[in-house]
Amino acid sequence: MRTSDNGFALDGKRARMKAANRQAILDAARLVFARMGYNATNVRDIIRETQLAAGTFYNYFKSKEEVFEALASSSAERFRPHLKTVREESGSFEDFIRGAYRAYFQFVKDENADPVPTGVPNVALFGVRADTPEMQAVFEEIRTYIEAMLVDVPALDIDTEYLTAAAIGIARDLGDHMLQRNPVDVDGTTEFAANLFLTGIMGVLSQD
Amino acid sequence: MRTSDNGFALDGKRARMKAANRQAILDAARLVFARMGYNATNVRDIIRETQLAAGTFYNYFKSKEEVFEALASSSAERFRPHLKTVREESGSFEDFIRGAYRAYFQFVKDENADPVPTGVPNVALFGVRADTPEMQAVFEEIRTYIEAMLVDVPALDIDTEYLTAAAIGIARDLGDHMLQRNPVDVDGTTEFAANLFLTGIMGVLSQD
DNA sequence: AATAAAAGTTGACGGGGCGTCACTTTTGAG
DNA sequence: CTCAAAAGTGACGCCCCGTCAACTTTTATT
Repeated sequence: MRTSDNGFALDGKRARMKAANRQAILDAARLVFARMGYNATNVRDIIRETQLAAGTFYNYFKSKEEVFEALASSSAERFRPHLKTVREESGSFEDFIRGAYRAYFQFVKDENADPVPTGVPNVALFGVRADTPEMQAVFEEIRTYIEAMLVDVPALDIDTEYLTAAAIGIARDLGDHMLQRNPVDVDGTTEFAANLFLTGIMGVLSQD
Repeated sequence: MRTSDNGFALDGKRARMKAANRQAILDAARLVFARMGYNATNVRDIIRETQLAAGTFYNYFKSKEEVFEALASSSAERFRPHLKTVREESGSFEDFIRGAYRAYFQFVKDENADPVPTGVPNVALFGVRADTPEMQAVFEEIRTYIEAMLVDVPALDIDTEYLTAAAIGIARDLGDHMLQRNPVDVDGTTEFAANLFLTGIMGVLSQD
């Protein structure tokens, strides 16, 4: 039997079923959350959407909250590569900010477009905001990128935590409002956010 | 017995007790939400903190969600007068934005400083964001103020919904981060937010 | 002051979701 | 083929929910 370095099975039927069951629960949760709202959903509603028994749910997650966090973390994890690409392909700070906003708004649009199409979990906003370690990691990553790119600028003591928080605050609320419109305009929203932030940054750079 | 024009008692013991009980439940909820977190709290936890019986809770609220919304609405309602004052005392658009941010950050600081001191309910952030009609009213009010103040500016077709959303997004996330710091710096956060937004607005004014 | 209607409070109760666990089934190593 | 370990199952006991019939307090009337 093939095993990894630390001895765990990688490809037995056991392992395949485990992954499939976990994914089935995540898909079911995403569907049911979308259908009846996060608060109204209970664990039985989720498991009923799968072929599994009630008890089996607890072999994979402790509660519906933990499923939600898994979905949120998954969202964050899937967003990070986009952010990385943007950074690598950015020739300037302006490029980076514009690209990051575009990536975010496009991501939000994609995640909210479909009712479970690909088996890929989604989260964004059912009115609930998660604050998982993965989410914090995204925050720190953006902050690090911003700090690295501002090395060139002779900004004495710019508050990069606040700057990152503001960038994300703009993204969050504009993202919410973007989704309320028809059609959903990723380009327009990106331009708005990037112009506001990039111009605005001049105002905080010149602070004593 | 003294009655109002439409015949309802205004000052009997009945009416006084009703108001007091409602307030007792709100205070208890605020305390318990703060102590054990919104999600972990249940209706019995709240009512146990008062002198009332379980059934009485339901004479006042349908659920803990409704109590939370009442707290959130109350927050929004108590914030509006501050906003109104800021507007009336503002000589310019810049004054208004700066004043509004200061009012908001001061409000957030005050609301989060104390564990139920004055009997005045509080909400802000237990990680949960409410979106009540009162919250939307605040959004619309800010948008109206911004529109009114931008009449002077020859801005062709500025998107005031997005502009308001961005202003609020900045306030929300900076407010969260402000509270994490010690000491909580209302002035510094106000300067940061106002400078960012007021400078940034130039960037979106010049859009085609 | 007596009385009755109205308003409000109470806690016990039925219903249902929660998480567990003893039992069964499936898997895979020898 | 044999057997131990892993995973699945669903019935069970527990706790929370929202209701309601009985009870207490307030108010209005005479």
